[in-house]
Amino acid sequence: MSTTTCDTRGRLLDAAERGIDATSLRHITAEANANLASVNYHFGSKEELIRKLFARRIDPINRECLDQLAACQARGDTSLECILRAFLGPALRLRLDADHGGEHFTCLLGRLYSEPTELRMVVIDEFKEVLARFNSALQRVLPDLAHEHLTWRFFVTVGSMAHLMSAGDLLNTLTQGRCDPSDVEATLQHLIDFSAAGFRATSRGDTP
Amino acid sequence: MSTTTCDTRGRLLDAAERGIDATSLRHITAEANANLASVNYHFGSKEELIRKLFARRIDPINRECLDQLAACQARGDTSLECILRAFLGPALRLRLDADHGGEHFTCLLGRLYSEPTELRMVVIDEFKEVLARFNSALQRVLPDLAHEHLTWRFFVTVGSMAHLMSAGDLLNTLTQGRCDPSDVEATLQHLIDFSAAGFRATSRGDTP
DNA sequence: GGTTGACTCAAACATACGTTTGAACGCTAG
DNA sequence: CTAGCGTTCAAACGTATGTTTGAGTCAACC
Repeated sequence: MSTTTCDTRGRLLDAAERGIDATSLRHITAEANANLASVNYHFGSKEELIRKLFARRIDPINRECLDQLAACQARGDTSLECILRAFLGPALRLRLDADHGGEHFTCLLGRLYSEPTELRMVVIDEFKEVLARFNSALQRVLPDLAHEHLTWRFFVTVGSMAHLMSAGDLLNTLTQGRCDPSDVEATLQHLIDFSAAGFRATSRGDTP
Repeated sequence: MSTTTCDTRGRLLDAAERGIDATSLRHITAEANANLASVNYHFGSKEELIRKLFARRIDPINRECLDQLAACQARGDTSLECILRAFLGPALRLRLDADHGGEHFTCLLGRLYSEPTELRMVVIDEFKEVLARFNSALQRVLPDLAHEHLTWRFFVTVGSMAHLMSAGDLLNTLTQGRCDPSDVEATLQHLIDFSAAGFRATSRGDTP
């Protein structure tokens, strides 16, 4: 491991993130103006490069989510909407972080998430704790909702968010621009409205 | 194109569908007890094999969706729930078609859906018409909901369904078995409850 | 019986991939 | 000056991929 700063390292991370369909080291290094061997020199392997990539991106998001959740509770706002905003907001904003290729990153995230590689579990593990925290926060706000039902609904909410993050561009093309997910606040509001109502629904399914 | 029947062709399709992480022709042909060259002989290319694979699976699903929608309208049931069931049911059942490796197929579907290959658009095109039909059916049932809002909410619903199809196993592992998506009817009811409430939500966002 | 056509097969082809190697560079400290 | 260290580089290695080739098999048909 190097203790000195090295901008090649950063360029590699940036290029890897931008790697839309080009996850190959040869494409990444070409775009980063770096040598093919530099990835293995700086990261040890391609997989470790991607791990570092995710840590760099997801850790701040997770922190932001938890901070916003704590802020809700600190200011005494225990509404469902506040929790949902804390959960959905940071991730959705990530997608719109165009300066840093946020859209490409969320696509990459979606790809790894649905690919049956070992990296899939890395992605999931990164989110696990946040999911658990929000699950109990939601439980506190919706004490009358059966535990099982709440988990189901949370999973559905995660799904719609994941879909929006990894395939949000589709919404734009399919609706010929009528619906534009690049307006984060509007998108967020749509998601919150929908999910909040979903969480509050009286379940017609099995009554535990 | 061959006019004679050939069971190798079918075996290849079956094996390709089961191909969890093994989408390579060598793995597929090995599992199908077929020769490596047989894919190119019967399908022309690997991509065409996958196209055929999807047609075989998705066409019946689409038909089933549209049939159920027509059945709703025929029997005069114009409830939101009926439409949602028609839309979500067939796809969810597909995942549970364990005899034919449904789960593997939905995983494959999710992978291609989030991968930036040409095949992605093939998958989407397969669904396009169904999406449009259900969009207008929903519009008819929810005449007071602004067009844009409806499209947003439909997209969110599609997202939660896609997530459940391609990553439903996660729900099982993350909840240590408390939530089991292999019970199609219960899953369907959860999704319908949630989405129906979401569609009926009074939007706090921009009022057009 | 010989020919045609659908089908199978082993082998090779051309790329692409992640990784490793060993020599070179540039700098700073002794 | 030189020795060491972090870094870059071109080249190769081994393996995997999709595709093509050409010989081979078998049954049906004239």
